[in-house]
Amino acid sequence: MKEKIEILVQEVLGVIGIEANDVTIERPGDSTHGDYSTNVALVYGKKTGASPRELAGKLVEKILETPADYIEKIEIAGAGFTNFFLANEAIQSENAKEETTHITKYTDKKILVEHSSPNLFKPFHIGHLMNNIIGEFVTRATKIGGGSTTTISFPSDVSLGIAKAVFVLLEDKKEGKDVLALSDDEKIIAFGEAYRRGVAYFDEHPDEIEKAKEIARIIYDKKHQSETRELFERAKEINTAYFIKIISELGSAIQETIYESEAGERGQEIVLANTGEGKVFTKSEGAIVYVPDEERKDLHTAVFINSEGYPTYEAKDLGLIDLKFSKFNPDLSYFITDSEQTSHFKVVLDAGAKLGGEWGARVEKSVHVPHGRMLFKGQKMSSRLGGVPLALDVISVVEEEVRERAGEKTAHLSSDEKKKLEREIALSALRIAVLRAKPGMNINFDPDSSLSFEGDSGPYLLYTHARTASLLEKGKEKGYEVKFGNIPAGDLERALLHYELILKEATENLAPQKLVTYLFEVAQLFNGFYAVNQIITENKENSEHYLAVVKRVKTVLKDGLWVLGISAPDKM
RNA sequence: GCCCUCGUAGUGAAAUGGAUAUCACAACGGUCUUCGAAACCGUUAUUCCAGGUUCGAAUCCUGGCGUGGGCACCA
Repeated sequence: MKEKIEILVQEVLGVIGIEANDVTIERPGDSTHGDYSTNVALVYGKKTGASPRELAGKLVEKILETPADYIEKIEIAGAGFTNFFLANEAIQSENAKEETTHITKYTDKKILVEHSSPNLFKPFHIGHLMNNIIGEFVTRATKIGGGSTTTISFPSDVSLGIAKAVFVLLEDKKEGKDVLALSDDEKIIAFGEAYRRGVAYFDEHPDEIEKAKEIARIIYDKKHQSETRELFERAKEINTAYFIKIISELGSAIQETIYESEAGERGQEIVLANTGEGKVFTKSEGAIVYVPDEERKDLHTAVFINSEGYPTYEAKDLGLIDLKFSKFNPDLSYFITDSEQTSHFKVVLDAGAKLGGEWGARVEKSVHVPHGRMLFKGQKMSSRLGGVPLALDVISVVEEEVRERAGEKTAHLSSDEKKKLEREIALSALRIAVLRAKPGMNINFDPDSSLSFEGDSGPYLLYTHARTASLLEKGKEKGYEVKFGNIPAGDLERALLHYELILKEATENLAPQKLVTYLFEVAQLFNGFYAVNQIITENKENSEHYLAVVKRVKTVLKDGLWVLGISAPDKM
């Protein structure tokens, strides 16, 4: 519909003698300004010397010479806006469409999304949760846009930090405390503790650092065989299994893995092959560094290979890009990380672009999606690991809140059903709290306040969806069909009309907040409508028409929530 | 010190350079013997400061103040 009007305006402007290659049709902020609006008269009025309202007048006159059946009326308003009001039938036929998508950016493209990358010796914490929420959105946005999307994670399996953790675990074993003898949950905590203790130990005993370096050499060496190597391998296995379990509990999935150890090797090769006089990388103080161009004030010099000959994070990310493109050859490669890494990636990509060959295109196709921090304010939160709340602990605190608010409403459910529902509602609260804000912003999540459960919240959308499901069920029982009748469209139908366009904007620009805001609007309009109108009555025609509107509301909510990573149950 | 980010009611957020800045929470006042009150209706309240560009600025530019982050061998 938007395209139709766009073409119409463009053609008519051509007849008037204005070559308009930039016609924007938008949804007005206020429904009294019509269903679609254009500002072409303001934009081109000045260029042609006519006043905007005068030009708008001419435009409307010309359009009305050959009236289109889908337009009810056209008005000129404000400084010279041209507002289009759709005919009732046109609104209904848009809302009756089963499936339409206007998304073109991802169609038939191979897409790689890297998110939820764990450090295999640290438990999945609140930062990973944040990362997963954004990553899952990017994954689904590209999928619904027709992309062939592969998810990938980049676990950190080797580093001096991990070697320090292994050192501590070996020392524990000497004292008779075997980490492998603990229960699964305790193991995860113990690994995290060991990481922290290891770092602390060598901060206090810097003279013993050779011990950690020796272990580092062992864990880098895949062929080595020893007690140390064995412990490391077991820990890697256990942590990997834990990671997969958590990801699936979040309703997410990771298909592919590239380990940091692989990327490190590859990165090192690339850097070494491009080091020297007149090349991309240069030697400095025993290390190999990249120095950006003078005028790039936003970039900094970075070490790629340290003076001990090991690849740093920078080289590993360069190697990772190489592995991603050589293995998957994506058309678009997204990677989601905390926004603290923004300047790091700018440097890595800038260096990559200078490597020549395919690298220019690879850098073009690589998109860093940064996210902010989640600040969890709950009073009930206890952190088990040096101040950082664990993902599962955060979720269970939110589930507890859901349970309290549900009260007797879920009493009839079996305990398994109840658990599943509580998880779904809790995750909807968390996901909406994150995705309602622009990516990159920090999020304050407080399960003690109503912000995440009432009004603009995940549970509000789930409740509204369940309400529509219940109505459709009632309609079915009554033997009513679902079809639009001869009843004029109100604000709700006029809002529903725009779903596909909002979805396009939200997915192509990776702007989940646009979709969230829109879903709230639809839910509010529907709930307001519901409060003053009886949907199912003895009047068959009216009921069937209303049910058609309800069905469209349900579809929009269900589909929209899916893109956000949220499953909407029919009952709650 | 340099670079990046953000600054919108008491609080949390929204707004491709567009029309009267939107939504929620909190506060106050209403609505359940009828389709789900995790809901609905009403009241109060908002663009950090100073310049500039523009027909039009929360949005763009310059300067200032403030937040968060980064700045050589951690990831």
